Amino acid sequence: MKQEINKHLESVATMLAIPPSSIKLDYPENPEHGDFSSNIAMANAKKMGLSPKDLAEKIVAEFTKDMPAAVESVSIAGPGFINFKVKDALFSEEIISIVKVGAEYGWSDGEKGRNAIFEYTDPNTFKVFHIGHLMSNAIGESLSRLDQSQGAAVTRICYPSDIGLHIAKSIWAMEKHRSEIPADGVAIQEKTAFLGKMYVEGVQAYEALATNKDDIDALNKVIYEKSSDTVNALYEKGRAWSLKHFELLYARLGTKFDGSIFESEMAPVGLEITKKFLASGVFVESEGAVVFKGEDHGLHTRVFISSKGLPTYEAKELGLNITKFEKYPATNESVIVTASEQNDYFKVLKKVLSLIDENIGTKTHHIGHGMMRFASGKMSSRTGKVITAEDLLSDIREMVSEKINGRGFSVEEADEISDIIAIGAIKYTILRQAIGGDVIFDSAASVSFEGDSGPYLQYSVVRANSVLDKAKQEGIEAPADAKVVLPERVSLLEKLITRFPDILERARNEYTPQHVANYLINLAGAFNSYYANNIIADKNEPLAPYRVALTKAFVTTMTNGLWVLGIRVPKKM
RNA sequence: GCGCCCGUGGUGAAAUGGAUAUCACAACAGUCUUCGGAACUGUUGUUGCAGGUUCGAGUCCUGCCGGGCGCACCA
Repeated sequence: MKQEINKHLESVATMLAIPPSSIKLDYPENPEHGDFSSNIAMANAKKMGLSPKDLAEKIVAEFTKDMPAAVESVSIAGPGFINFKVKDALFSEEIISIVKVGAEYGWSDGEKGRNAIFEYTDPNTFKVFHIGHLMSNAIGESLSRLDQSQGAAVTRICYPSDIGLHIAKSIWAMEKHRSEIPADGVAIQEKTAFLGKMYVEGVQAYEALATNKDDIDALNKVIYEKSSDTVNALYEKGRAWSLKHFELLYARLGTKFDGSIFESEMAPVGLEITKKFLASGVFVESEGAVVFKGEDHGLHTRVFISSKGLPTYEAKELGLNITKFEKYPATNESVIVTASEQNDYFKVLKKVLSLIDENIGTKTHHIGHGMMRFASGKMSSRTGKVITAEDLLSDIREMVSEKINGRGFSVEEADEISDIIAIGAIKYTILRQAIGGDVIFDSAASVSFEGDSGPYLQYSVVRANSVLDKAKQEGIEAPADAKVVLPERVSLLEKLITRFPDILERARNEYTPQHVANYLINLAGAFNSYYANNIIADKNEPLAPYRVALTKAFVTTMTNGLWVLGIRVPKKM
């Protein structure tokens, strides 16, 4: 129906010599203003030497000469908005067709032919997987699913850090605490917690004493060169522990990476590329290091090869982002999700990529997300002042368990439900706001179960499904076509459901999952309100089949929307 | 010091340059003999300051005040 109005408005505009490109159909914030509105008159009035109202009147006069079938009325309001009211029957007919479309509803092939790589989460071996990684994961997963929902081919990759000074710091401390290294049989969480502790100790030692610093720097070189068997053994052990732990977390969070590229693999690659382009002048030598002179481009200067001859993070990332295009040649967009503290750094990287390969440079995009904060300040894995993903998950699971206690779930059921709800609550808290902003995590208690929350959304679906079960028992079926009793007036619920494809398209174009989150909250509210005012599964109600269809359409829309956010829906809760 | 980002009710957030700034939490007042109360309905209360651009500014521009992040061998 939107297209129908849009098309007609376009031909009207052409007739009045208004550029059709200036047409924009919006959903008015206040539903009383109508189903669609356009600011075309206000935007063009001045150019045409008319007042906005006069122009609006001309447009409306022309528009109503041959009124599209979908439109009930057109009116002018406020400073010159043109508001369109769509016939209610169109909404209810569309609801029935959505039920037929089923699980596909909202998906489109508008981005078919796009091949996008998403790199996100990027945890560090030998360090804890903290809530910052959770944040990157939630955002990257959601962005990739948005692309997928619009028909793009998506490749998800992870770039775990398994080489570098931070690892030398951990191993240095491990050597000091050999007797405390966890045995093979202990839980993986305990092993990685031990690594985290070693890292903190290594950091403190590195900063405390110059001799420690020298030792750790030397150890770093040993690790790069794999020149000591005892060091290699510790390295392999710790690396394996971390990676195993990551796999478990990804599975819980619902991320399936298509591949991992390791920092250690990229070290020689980055080194080689940097040297090659040192020769061609992209990089220069300075104080014994190889650097990129960012100042020449209004950016920071960054070191790519250290004066000790080791590739820095910069060189390794360079290798990574070139390797991505070698491994996946069809790629036309490569998205990297990291914390926004790296924004300036990624501007440098993008510049270097452009200088090396224009094509790769233009196709690579960095998205910086905000940070997880405490009231007390920034979280830091260097000082051990972190909330680990594991801690947060178990705290919230605990709260969920208490809530569902006594509802007759088996231990396994309760376990699964708690996990789905806990993860939904965390992901929603991250995705409901703009990606660039910080998320304040005062305590686990800040993850709410009510109102503007993931569990509220999940609950609305569970409840709707429960109603559908009852309808089934009563023998009420959703109609196969629109030849049933339809409501005279349609509610906000119908109108919101039909907007879903538009919402997804916009959220994908702008990479703004919060638009989906925001929409879903309104949608859930509309359903809960509908539910409170209408009995859906009532055999004696002539509208019952339609209401069942509406409930089904709601379940599909909400489930698909939650999928985009990476949030699962439990069967019961 | 330079650069980038951000200041929205008591709190946390939303708002492709559009209409009366939206939502949740908290507070207060209600609803339900109901298909799941993690619900629904209502009340109170908000764009840091000063200019400018625009038919129209939370949004764009300038200055100020306040905060965050980044600026050479960490990632």
